[in-house]
Amino acid sequence: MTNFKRTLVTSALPYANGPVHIGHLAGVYVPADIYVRYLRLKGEDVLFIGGSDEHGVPITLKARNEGVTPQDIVDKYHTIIKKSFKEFGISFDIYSRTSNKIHHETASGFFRTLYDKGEFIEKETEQYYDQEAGQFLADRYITGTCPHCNKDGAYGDQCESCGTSLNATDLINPKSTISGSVPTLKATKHWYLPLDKHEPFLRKWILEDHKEWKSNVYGQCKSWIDLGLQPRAVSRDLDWGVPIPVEGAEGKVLYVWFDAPIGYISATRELTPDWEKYWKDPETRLLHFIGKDNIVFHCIVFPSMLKAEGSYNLPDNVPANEFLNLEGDKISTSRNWAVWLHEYLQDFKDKQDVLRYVLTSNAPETKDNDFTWKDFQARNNNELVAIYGNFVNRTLVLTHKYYDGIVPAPESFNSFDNETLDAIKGIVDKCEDAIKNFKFREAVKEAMNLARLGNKYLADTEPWKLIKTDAERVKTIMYISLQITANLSLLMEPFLPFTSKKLREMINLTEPEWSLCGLKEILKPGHAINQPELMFQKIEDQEIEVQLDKLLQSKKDNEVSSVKAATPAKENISFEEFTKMDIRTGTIVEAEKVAKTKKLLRLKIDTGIDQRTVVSGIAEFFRPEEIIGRQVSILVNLAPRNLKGIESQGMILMAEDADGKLVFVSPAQKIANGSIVS
RNA sequence: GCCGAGGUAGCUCAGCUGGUUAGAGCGCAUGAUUCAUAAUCAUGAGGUCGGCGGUUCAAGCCCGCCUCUCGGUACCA
Repeated sequence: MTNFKRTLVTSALPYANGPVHIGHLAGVYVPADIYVRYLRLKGEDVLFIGGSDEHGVPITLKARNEGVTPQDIVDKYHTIIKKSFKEFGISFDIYSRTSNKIHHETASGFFRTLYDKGEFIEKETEQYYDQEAGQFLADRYITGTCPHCNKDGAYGDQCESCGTSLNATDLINPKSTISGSVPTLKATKHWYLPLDKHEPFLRKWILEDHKEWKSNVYGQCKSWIDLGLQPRAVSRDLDWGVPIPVEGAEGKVLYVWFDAPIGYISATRELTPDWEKYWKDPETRLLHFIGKDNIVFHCIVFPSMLKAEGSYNLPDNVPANEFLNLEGDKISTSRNWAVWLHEYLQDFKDKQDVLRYVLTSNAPETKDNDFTWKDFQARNNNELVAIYGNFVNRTLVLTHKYYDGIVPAPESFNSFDNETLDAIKGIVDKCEDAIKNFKFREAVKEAMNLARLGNKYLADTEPWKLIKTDAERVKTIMYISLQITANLSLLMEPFLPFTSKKLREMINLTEPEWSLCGLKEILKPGHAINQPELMFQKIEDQEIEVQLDKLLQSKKDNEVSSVKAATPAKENISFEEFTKMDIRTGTIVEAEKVAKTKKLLRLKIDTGIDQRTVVSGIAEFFRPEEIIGRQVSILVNLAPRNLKGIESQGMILMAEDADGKLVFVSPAQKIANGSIVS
């Protein structure tokens, strides 16, 4: 590995359409912060970059829904996010935002450089255009009837009721949500980044030169590369974002995935005139801390952009974490299933380190993990309070009791003393090693072992007994306990910065100096310490109940809203229109899974008229053998369609609830096949 | 279906290029102890290492098949 002189750490830019929750923290910000704090303690040259990602369609939609401007939305959430990060102790050197002028300049310039170098390809496509509003419509701004499930209110990119992804041009009766008018197709030009062109490079750079990357990261990159990379549009028709700096590109902005990572660069420029040293000097190590949803962008797309530009460093590592679940369910912003940082900070005043500790010791480093409040409570009470807090407290209390808060001079060390003192350095080394390898869970556990060492030392030497019989010996014991305490204040600093600060004040140390960490003497004999106070408080059941109730309420709210979410009735149709549909009763006589699909069953239906084949997307809900013999309703005069090489002649009628669960619409009693449903 | 990641003690996880009785923390049980926020310390119980088969003197680790979870991708009339 290259010997780097400095490090640039970026953390994924949170999307400014909502606050930050524990999933973000555990996956990205806490590990990044630990790493950065560690490097700073070592006196290394490091920058820690963060900021809000403020462009993109979801923000414009949210603004529209709330009747405010996109800028209002991002201002609101940027403020909340920035404040909560600061209060939580995520030690960014800068927390910027992509709606800044400097970012627009940077992103725009970056595009222009690639454009001038001929790194893009241009394509003209037909897209929906709203004549009244005079603008092209993003997929999300078009609604219409879903061509799959025939429900109204499907969006141009996805039908919410059947979950299918769509092309806007597939919608039946498309309608602009901006003006309500019927959009027309119009040619529009866009630029694409030809990822396929960079494939040979990526293959070598990742698959051969970066085998040390985490297995989840490496594996996913390989998967993408092997699937074949496609050119990706870098521009889109929208008025919220960074305008494309090319003539004839009015009304077009950079696609948000293109401008967001450039936000790291913009923020660095904003921070220091020396920014190029951090981005372009090969002796700088670039690290991206992200969640697994971002692997492709940071390992494939952004490096391709940087490579195409030519003068930038590529990331040396991308330590991506998996996801954190909450009480067994996926965290979801829309379902309000989350622990929001700004709410945590209110509910648990001055308990930043507790959450930092829990999220670190239970971080989803190798697979998705679960956060539970019960575990949160247990880790606080049984580990922070009982092991760490308790050791420090008993040491300091005894020191005051026996020596009025003055560090005693040791007499002579016996072999157990020496063993204990030697063990400190061993623990520190292990902890450092784990941090360097992004194994923060292991690192914090190692740090706790130092407190365990202290507790054991006290239990084995029993100074409270010896003070009556061998007072001289107690000096040595307390001296050693105090050195362990001082070491803890340093070793814990990257993980529990607030607590370390508190502890340093108690033992009267000023700034943390990592060079002291692991030493056998940090506090000199004669050094005066201050009055101790408790570093951690127990968390009672009641506080946990409050949080669980909060989540329970979210669940209830969701149930209510999903009942409300019944799709409104469609427009009236005439009886004649209805009678065009020929719906019959029929019986399933054969059923089998269509090979190589997840959802499809090939059914043979006795319709009374004939026996025909129907392909139906119900395999996730029904096993073939359990539906044979079942009576169903079937639309028999639907135009046949070829699915996976099988001609499907008709459609089985199913009822579908808000969660996507399917149920047969069958006659209530057995009736002859071919009976007309009307 | 295909690709990727994972399935190891009640819970959360370690286990290097295969090598003696599979480890840690928390929880649990018992004992010791009282300086300390009934905290601590010691000891112990608890595992057919997802399942089946194979390679090997030897497999949690290698190979094949199967199964479950998560993510990506194809598919849903």
